[in-house]
Amino acid sequence: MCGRFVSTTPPAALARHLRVDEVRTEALEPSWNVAPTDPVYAVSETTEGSRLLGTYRWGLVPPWAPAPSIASRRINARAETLGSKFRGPFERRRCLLPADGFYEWERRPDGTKQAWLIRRRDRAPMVFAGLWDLWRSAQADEVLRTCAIVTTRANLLLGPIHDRMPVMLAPVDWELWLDRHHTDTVSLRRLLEPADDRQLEMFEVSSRVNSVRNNGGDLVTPISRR
DNA sequence: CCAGACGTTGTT
DNA sequence: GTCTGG
DNA sequence: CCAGACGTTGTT
DNA sequence: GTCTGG
Repeated sequence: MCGRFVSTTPPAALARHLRVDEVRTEALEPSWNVAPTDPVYAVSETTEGSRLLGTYRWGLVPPWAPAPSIASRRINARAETLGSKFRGPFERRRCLLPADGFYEWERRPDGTKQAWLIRRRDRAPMVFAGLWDLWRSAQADEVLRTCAIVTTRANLLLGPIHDRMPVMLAPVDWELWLDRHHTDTVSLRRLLEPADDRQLEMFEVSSRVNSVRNNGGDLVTPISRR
């Protein structure tokens, strides 16, 4: 799964990396501990085909939700069940979420848990497959643009610590994933495979990342096993 | 994902 | 145990 | 027809 | 809103 990640790359650099046409967001504070309900960068396409970088709130709140409190339970969307869950967003509102790394927690046999950071060996941003939607309050005085990260089974690197991981899309697949006119879920589903583990590295980090109140570059410092 | 709350009335 | 907030 | 869910992970 | 279960 993916319930916490790193976002420190500024929007201009993300726009370049993701070949965005227009930046429609202010810079967010760099964060080494992005948590559900936080604002995050995501790239989506307009119906006219322009690729935009914007700010979304993490945790997909569907239009029918009475309140946005549902967000914290919809931070991920399983690739395997996208046909029935998140169907609307899967067919028409897909996005890309850049991240400089993400955390997974390993459950050890003794009941303790260990936080790990996973990032690209080349330190470039990784690009998660995402879904988004719009929510309006009953009085329509509040509008939320929210998103979820698509997950799949773990690859060989993550397998020993966890059985799920976010879907990372290669540049060659970005266009199809973003294409709002492409609603053929069969071909979209083919993109939702575990990433090649050779491009990734993974190491243990401090349990300080456990609390969303902690932040800073020290959260991604490797620690050694005792 | 993890952390932290989880309850109401009335009185200060 | 389960839900909410971050 | 109406009621109730609508989500994932992990643990048992 | 829309789907599933009863």
